[in-house]
Amino acid sequence: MAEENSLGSVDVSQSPAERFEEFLQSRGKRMTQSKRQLLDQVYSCHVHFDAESLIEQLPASSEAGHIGRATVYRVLNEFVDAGLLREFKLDGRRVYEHDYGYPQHDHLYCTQCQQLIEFESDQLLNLVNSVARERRFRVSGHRLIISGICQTCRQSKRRSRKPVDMV
Amino acid sequence: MAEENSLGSVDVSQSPAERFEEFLQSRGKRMTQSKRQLLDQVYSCHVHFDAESLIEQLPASSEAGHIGRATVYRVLNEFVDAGLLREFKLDGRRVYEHDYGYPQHDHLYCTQCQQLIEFESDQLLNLVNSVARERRFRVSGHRLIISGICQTCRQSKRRSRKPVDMV
DNA sequence: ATAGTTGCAAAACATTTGCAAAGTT
DNA sequence: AACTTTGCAAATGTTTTGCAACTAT
Repeated sequence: MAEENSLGSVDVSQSPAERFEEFLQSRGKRMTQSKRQLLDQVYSCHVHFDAESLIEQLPASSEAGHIGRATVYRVLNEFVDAGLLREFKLDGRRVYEHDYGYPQHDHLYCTQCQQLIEFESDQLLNLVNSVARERRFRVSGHRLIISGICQTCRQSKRRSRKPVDMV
Repeated sequence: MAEENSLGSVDVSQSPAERFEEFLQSRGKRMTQSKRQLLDQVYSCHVHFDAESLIEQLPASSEAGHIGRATVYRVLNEFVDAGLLREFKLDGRRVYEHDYGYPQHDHLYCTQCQQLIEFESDQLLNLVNSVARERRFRVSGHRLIISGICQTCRQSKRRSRKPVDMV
């Protein structure tokens, strides 16, 4: 659950890196090589990922400038706090996706190929707000995951064809 | 994710215990003291709970007929397979609720008092189906959690009054 | 210099598993 | 008797933490 972040005016023209710098400054935290490298990696492509897959993508542990597992977890949390990433649980682990600059959306989850498919629905937002209003509940966020089998997997029924990996 | 269970005709007039017996038989599994005891405990009251809180409610480990932690986990999975309980993740752990005989519903989750508030919405079901239809996705289930602050917590703002426990 | 940051290994959690003993049918 | 179930302890997988060394400001 992303916590509220009060960085003052929300300048949508900022790049994720700029926004992150601003976040760090506002908290007296520091920009480092590790954070820069992880930021690049994370923004290199718009996909869902977990800590482990991010670690795999990094230069091998033997190389110079190696980033430790704990650091990856620590920095990911920082990204979430900064509003750069959105995090949610899927099966056992935490999955991350771009938040900053991306429209709020929900997911279809294929239980066969583990793929997450995004969708946006204003109707859902209205529904969430109206349910909350009825209960006098102050909404900070919501998460809808529709699980089932995606079109690709349905078509390739028992042809054991393995669809695109979630990464 | 509850798996499909093919017990043939769904006789809604069965009690959870009867349904469970039928499930066990259909799978060549056995009814035992532990399972009976856990079934009673679980149906003693309609609340959300996790494995740990269920374990706490059981007779102390020193007493006779003590049920081990592993057994609780094993039997809870069996209840889910039998369609008695529905399971979902919340924060770090698995939370269970009655499924059999209870209408499908979703939740509001108060991040302050950890309370789960149930709500039903046909509109949501329609939305889920229509999104899935568009993507040619076969839905097996969905999970919507709206998080925020419940009415009680909002009212008792900083009076540090601790609302009802989730147990 | 003064904090925040890092990697490592160990700890913390929630859940599962191997196994021999005990219970059910 | 045949096979499932149990409790225990150990293993698992993911994420966190303690700490001394390191680094950005």
